[in-house]
Amino acid sequence: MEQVKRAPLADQAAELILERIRTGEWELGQKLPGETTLAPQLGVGRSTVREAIRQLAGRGVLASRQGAGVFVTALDAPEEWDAVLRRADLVSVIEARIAIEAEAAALAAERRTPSDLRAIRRALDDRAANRADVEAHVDADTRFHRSIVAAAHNPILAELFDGFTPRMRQAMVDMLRLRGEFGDDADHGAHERLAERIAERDGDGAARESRSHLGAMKAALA
Amino acid sequence: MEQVKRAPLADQAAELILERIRTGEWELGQKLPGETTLAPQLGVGRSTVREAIRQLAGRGVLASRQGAGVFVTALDAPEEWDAVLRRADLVSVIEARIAIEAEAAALAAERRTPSDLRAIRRALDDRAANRADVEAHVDADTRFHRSIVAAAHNPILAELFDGFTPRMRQAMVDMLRLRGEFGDDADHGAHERLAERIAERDGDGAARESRSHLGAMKAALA
DNA sequence: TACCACGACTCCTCAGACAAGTAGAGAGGC
DNA sequence: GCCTCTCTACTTGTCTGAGGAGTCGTGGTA
Repeated sequence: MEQVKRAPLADQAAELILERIRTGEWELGQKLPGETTLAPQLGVGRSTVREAIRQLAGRGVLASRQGAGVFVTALDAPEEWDAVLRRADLVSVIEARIAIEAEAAALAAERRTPSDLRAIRRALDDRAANRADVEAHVDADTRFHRSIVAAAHNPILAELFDGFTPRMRQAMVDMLRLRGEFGDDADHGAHERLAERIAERDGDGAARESRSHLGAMKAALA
Repeated sequence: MEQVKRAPLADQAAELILERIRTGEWELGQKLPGETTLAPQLGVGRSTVREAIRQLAGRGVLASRQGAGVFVTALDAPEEWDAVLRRADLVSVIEARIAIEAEAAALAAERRTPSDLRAIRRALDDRAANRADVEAHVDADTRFHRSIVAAAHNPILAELFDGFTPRMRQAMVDMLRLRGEFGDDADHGAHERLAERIAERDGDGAARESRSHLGAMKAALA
């Protein structure tokens, strides 16, 4: 699955600069070489270097002062969780989501309160009612899955799920638009069974349902 | 005395764009107008708009795809992940770790390379050799589990595991000091079995071993 | 010594041109 | 009718050249 390294030059340049900061070539507070000397060094144009610098400035690593130069303001921002998600390919994200959600389903089966169960069933009905519009359906689907994660009463799992949501949303919309087959009875049946297992307090069954449903999605998106 | 023009145009443009995102003019996942139409709107040149976009891209708010457009990827900086971890109670962290690690074990069984397997076995031996000192044992144990997650070849899962590590370490040290029973043969046998399942490419078995081992730890810590 | 004008250097901004990639419309084949 | 393929319009990516604006060290002057 050899991904071709098709990253914009500006991104590559930013990475190179960051690398040289990490190795200590330019220390904290120090001035970088001027754009006009840095550009040929990296083998790119001046504007490309500028965009790379802007990018790092947005992350708080660099700061530029007109007339003075560009300075290092931080050795490296702690790898932002958000950036990791964006860079990772979709399959990795789905695998992580499967891990989180299957565990959450099992915990939800143990811990769900009557109020949780009502919320899950309400979300399920809402999901069934939104079959027409693709985006509305994806959002309703997300709310259903979210209600299950919420029933697990584990803030870490909930936070992780919310972190995945934005990255997943667009991918799901694209996929459903492409296939045209969404909201069918088989799909909805799987969700009904998942809700059933949780209602029955069948943790293993809930995890199994969740895993198989998301596994199918992984296959469709890969 | 005029402290007005102090900020570069690109910074001002970035601020304006962020403003319009916050007000909901461009929703999450949506495409921004093209650079060529955005530039006159903001009253700046195209290069300046590009630098503003780069800046926001560095902060994770925007992402641009050549040929397609610029898209909103986040409404603003998300909540600090570390803070969530610190605030959450230990049981929640372990549950999340179980989710991550069981999935990683199953994937590792599928994807492990011979080199991965060597690393896992080396970590296992190292773990066996460090039974005397509590802290050394915990660290060696962590390295073993980390080698399995690495063999799953999923950057998201790896990043999550690393995120849990610091929070787990102290808790495990405390627990082992209290109980005094660590590094015994039964415990080590469980780890050997886990490595075996991965070597045999038995994904379900590996997930089961991982889950039961970590489940025991959860019971001990709770 | 204290002050200041100057110049070299730096980043900032713009404009134009072309390359590279994407996505949708439309033609063609089944 | 449906599928596929091609072609076109549009978008971002990159480079170059030009001039504007701010900073800082230097050297001359009082």
